[in-house]
Amino acid sequence: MSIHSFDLQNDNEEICCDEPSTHPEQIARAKLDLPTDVEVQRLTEIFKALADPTRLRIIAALMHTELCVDDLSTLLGMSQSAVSHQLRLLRHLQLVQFRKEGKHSFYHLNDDHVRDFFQRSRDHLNCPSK
Amino acid sequence: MSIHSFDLQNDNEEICCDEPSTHPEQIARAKLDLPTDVEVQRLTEIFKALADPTRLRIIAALMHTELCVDDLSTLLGMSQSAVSHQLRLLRHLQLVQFRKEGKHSFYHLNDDHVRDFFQRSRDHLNCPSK
DNA sequence: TGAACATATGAGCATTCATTCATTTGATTT
DNA sequence: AAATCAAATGAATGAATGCTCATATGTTCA
Repeated sequence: MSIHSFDLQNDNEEICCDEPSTHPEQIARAKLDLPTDVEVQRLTEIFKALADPTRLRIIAALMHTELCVDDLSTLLGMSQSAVSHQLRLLRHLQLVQFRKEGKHSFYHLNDDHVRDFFQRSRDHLNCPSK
Repeated sequence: MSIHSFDLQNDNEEICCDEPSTHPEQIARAKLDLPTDVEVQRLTEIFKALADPTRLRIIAALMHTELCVDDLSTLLGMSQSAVSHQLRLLRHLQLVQFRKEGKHSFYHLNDDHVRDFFQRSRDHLNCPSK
């Protein structure tokens, strides 16, 4: 938790003499940019949301249009209940919103950040050199 | 599964007459850009890898330096076994690699794609307007 | 008001998953 | 060879999770 020396001169993986069972310089280097607990929680929360096929496909489906629950249910071939449960989760994470119109709830992405983030991720993982 | 008309003229959310219980035009629009099953699997696989705090922190720790298992264990305050199990998972997903040097296994990120993807994600979720 | 429809939600269940514990493997050192 | 150290791994366990089923809520329409 507390700070060690910022001695980073030993830049390569070579060990000079007898290491004390770990590698403090490298640990110190790694520690410099470690995300805080809060950041870790936010990141994993978002990644967790996209780590499930149903939720990921919901986000993907909402990229270019809004859809009601039944539309999503039809499109994804999942039960209304399953979709609704996942939508609630995405709502609470503020990844989607909805507006009511009569009997229908029309869901759409929360904002362009969500859209951008998903599109970037998709592009990145689809890029040919990977 | 088969194709409906690509009639996208009705661009807003307004409904013209009697909808047949769902909204086929919007479903058709959404369907155009839906990821394939293979893509869904690849995406969720990667997101799942980053959806766990331990694994996410491992990736973060390896952003700027390589580390051995014991270093990671110390740095993250997790048992050697827990870290080792997660490293195996990350290895199989080709997010990290390792080289042996004596008794130590030094782990590092698999390639710059991993580094870039994580950095971008982190930047995006940290951007002030979000 | 009553029926049908769209959605939301609680409980239950089966599966997945992250950790621990015990043990094994492999390398170095004496 | 024996002891020690670093890492890997299998089994077990408890927690989290995603779905189904049944039901509730709320809206429209006859």
